[in-house]
Amino acid sequence: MARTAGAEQIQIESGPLIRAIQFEHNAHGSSQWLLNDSQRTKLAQLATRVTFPARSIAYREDTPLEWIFILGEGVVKAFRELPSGKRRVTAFLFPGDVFGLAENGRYVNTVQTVTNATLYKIATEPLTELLRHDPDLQFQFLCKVTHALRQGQRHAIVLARRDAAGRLAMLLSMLEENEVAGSRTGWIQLPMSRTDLAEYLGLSLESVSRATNALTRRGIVTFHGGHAARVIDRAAFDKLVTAL
Amino acid sequence: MARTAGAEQIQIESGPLIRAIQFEHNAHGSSQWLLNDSQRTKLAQLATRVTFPARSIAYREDTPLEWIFILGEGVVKAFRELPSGKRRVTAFLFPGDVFGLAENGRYVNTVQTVTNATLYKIATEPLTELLRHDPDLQFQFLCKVTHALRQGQRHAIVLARRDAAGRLAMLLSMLEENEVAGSRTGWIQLPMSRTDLAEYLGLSLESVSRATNALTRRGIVTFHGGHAARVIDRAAFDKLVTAL
DNA sequence: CGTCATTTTGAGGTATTTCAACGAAGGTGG
DNA sequence: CCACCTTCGTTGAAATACCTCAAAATGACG
Repeated sequence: MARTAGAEQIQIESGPLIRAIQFEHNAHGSSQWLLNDSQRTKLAQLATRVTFPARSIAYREDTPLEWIFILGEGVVKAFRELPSGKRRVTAFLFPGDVFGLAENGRYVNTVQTVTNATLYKIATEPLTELLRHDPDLQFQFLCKVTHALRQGQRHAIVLARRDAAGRLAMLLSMLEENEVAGSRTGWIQLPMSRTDLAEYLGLSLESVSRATNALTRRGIVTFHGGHAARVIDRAAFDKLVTAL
Repeated sequence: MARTAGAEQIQIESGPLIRAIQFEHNAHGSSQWLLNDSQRTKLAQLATRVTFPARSIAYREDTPLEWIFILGEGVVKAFRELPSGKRRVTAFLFPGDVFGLAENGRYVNTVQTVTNATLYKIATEPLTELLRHDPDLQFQFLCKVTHALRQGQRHAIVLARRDAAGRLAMLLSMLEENEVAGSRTGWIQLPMSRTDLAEYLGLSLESVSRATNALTRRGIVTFHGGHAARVIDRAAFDKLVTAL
């Protein structure tokens, strides 16, 4: 993939953005995209913009902390390898998400791109240094991580459900919320594979298949090409999502 | 309960502490108790120390953000009320844990004390103000929330397990790690009720009962009085915990 | 157009849930 | 001090939903 001048021009962004929600109440709508120009510039100066093809590993769990990442474009997944060899996807990450915040100098999850992705990587040292000198910027990170914590809790609620169709519906609902930022096509993009879904939902691959089937059969959702879904019966969908 | 001078003297602490783990590698052992004296003092100046009897509600989900809390002593649980009326415990919180970080000005969980508890409450405004002026202190919060995020991910892994005994064993293992700070009695304290355990593990109350039974019958763990447990067969226990 | 990977479908096994009833524990009032 | 009541925890049996194993079908890609 040769990098053409034209391709560069398409790049409207001038640096990393972070997406989250503030602690305190913001005026209606409350732009969920954090970072002002100054902060973006400072981050951009530290960051290296890298592009990965789908299925690339950004880093592996238990390896030494090196970079902290901000996702620019594309979708990635964070997962853990279990002793049995099975995988548990702990989160799907979207543009504006931060990852690579390690613990005791080691990454906790493995992160792999789901689609082609561009991400900003920043060496740990300079970033923590910057955060210590720019409290407002750091506060954006604090909001971001807190938001990620909420997402994790929602994930836990999904996993505690007993019915596969309900779990899938909740995931679709969460993905749909992400969509809102973009064009309102009514379609929910599903860039990840069925296996990825299964590992996120804590189901077997077959159960995911049967769940999509059930949703289709009941006329609630349609799937197209395996990587897009659309809610047909909104009432039934919402009922299923909140039926827990 | 009259407050005697003697009782006050028992209070060794001079203010709130936070417990977490740093991003980067620390020298061995790395005291997981954050905050230096200066930071504690500043927090203490903003904080109000309050004591609650067991089963008190600190705040309810969806109510307006008011205080942010740091747990001093005791155990509390955070949970969400589901449409069906069921509850999902999202976390058990221990001394040094922070809670009340809301989203868009509203609390996300309900928090209720499990035991008698003393906690430090800090008005949101002054705290965020302090954080914006003390980046190092804020960094401790950032580490703390990140650590909470990891806990949440472990919780998700627990929930994705299929066997009740294994889930319970993982929870016991996590509680045991918390214990280490205190006296090495070999006992794992279980201040929460069976119902609390069930709501955390995503199991029915009956299944928790059967799971404790299974662990006892298999000679892996013994339970005493319902609020304490001890690992008898460490090898089998570890095997069960990591058998996923 | 053939090959490999992914997804779907089928049938039986297993673990948890649910419903119901019993037992234990703690607190209250007579 | 004891009876009563309410909450919590335990035990049993049937039903449900997912998992596993196996094989066919679909789709992607060179």
